[in-house]
Amino acid sequence: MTIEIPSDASVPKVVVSRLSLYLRELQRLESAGQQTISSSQLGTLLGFSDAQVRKDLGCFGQFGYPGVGYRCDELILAIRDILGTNRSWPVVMVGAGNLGQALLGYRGFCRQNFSIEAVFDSDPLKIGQTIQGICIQHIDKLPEVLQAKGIRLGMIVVPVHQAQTVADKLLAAGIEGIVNFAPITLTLPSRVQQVSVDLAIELEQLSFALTNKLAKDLGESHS
Amino acid sequence: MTIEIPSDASVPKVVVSRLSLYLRELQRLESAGQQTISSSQLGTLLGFSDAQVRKDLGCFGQFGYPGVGYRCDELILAIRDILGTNRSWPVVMVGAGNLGQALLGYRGFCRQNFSIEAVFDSDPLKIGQTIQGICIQHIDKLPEVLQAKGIRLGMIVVPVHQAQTVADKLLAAGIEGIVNFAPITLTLPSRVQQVSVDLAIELEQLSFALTNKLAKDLGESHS
DNA sequence: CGGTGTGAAAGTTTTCACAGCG
DNA sequence: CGCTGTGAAAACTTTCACACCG
Repeated sequence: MTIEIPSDASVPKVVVSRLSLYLRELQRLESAGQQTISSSQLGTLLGFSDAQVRKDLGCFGQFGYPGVGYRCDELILAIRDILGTNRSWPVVMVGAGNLGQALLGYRGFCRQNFSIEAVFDSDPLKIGQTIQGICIQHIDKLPEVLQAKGIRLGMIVVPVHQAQTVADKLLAAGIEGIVNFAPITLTLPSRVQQVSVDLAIELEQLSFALTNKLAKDLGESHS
Repeated sequence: MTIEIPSDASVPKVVVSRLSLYLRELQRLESAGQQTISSSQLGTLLGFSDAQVRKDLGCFGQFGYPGVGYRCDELILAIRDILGTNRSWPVVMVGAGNLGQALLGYRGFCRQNFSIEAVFDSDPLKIGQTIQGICIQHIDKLPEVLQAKGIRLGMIVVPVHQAQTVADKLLAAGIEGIVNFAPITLTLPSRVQQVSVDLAIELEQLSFALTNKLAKDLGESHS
């Protein structure tokens, strides 16, 4: 059960995103007491084919037992190793408005070893306030805090007109990955990873589907 | 400049998601005063090729002027028509915790004609409270409110262990599309569209990239 | 000239189907 | 037998390259 990460960029992004879904489901199954699972069971739960599950895992090594399936505990550890979440990741958040404060309070992503270790804002009224045990600092302190705490990941939770400016500051401070909640595509060098969350875009995907009646009522399934 | 929506399911999901990005960028450009744009300009801003932009739009008709490009105002209207956001979409939200309240306050998705028209919770202490001008109702009222207000879209913002139960109730009330903020893949009939937002999964995509050093510092670009 | 629209080619991802294993 | 791992085939998506247009 060795994990091989291909050194070339041969793993499609979409495989990595499914890996996250496999992990989430496996953790649920394991805490429900399930010990092993087959590729077809896991695929059915998530709306994928059995072959897809096996091919995806096959990118990184051999984890299964013929005739049995996969051991949940082993596979969880293996996927966490692949995703890099067996170590902990301190994260910085910029923007302490409504949404930022809610995300601070929402401890759901701690389950995967991410924790918000510093919060910044540019509003003088907010600086010095403590929320969820974390003191809001002025954004000019970004470089030294990132350095001191070894933080490589950041979240942008500021209004859209400030987002690119904040991104530039994170960049200058040496950030390596950004989750952007502002509705704008950031211009960043390709060495900095970017993922984006935009509720309007999610809703648009739904309104397109409903408007154009793509749904084909075929009974139980997933998207 | 007629819009043709293929009646078969011939438009890939990924095309629709890029359409949303085109729209977002076009709206930004237009409000900055830009009148026309070429496929290569738009592509460069978002990290796509010019051919991809043209092919994507080509799924729905002909919108450009050879030698000129696209007129921002026309293309915005056309894409909104395709996505279905020239009409307004009332949305229901289930779960009035931290995150739910923050989303209620965050008016960013109003820009695309979505508005939260009703909020439900199961906590007796919350029912009857008014937040952002909307009164929180008991979840048992779901069917009648959906019916009365013609609501087809819902957002699930409850803790993970309640999410599937809530999804079942939305389903029973006749919902057609769900944005799910809980970290679980919902089991739903395929006629109901589902999109999912999970911060831990977004962060995992970044930690994978950093762990496996996929970035290849090639100067300005996008993901 | 600068740009669109679009078939055809190239590249990528998914599915199939089956050998092999415990 | 039940299930994995994996080449080969099929399906799908992106890129290329060029006719055509104003």
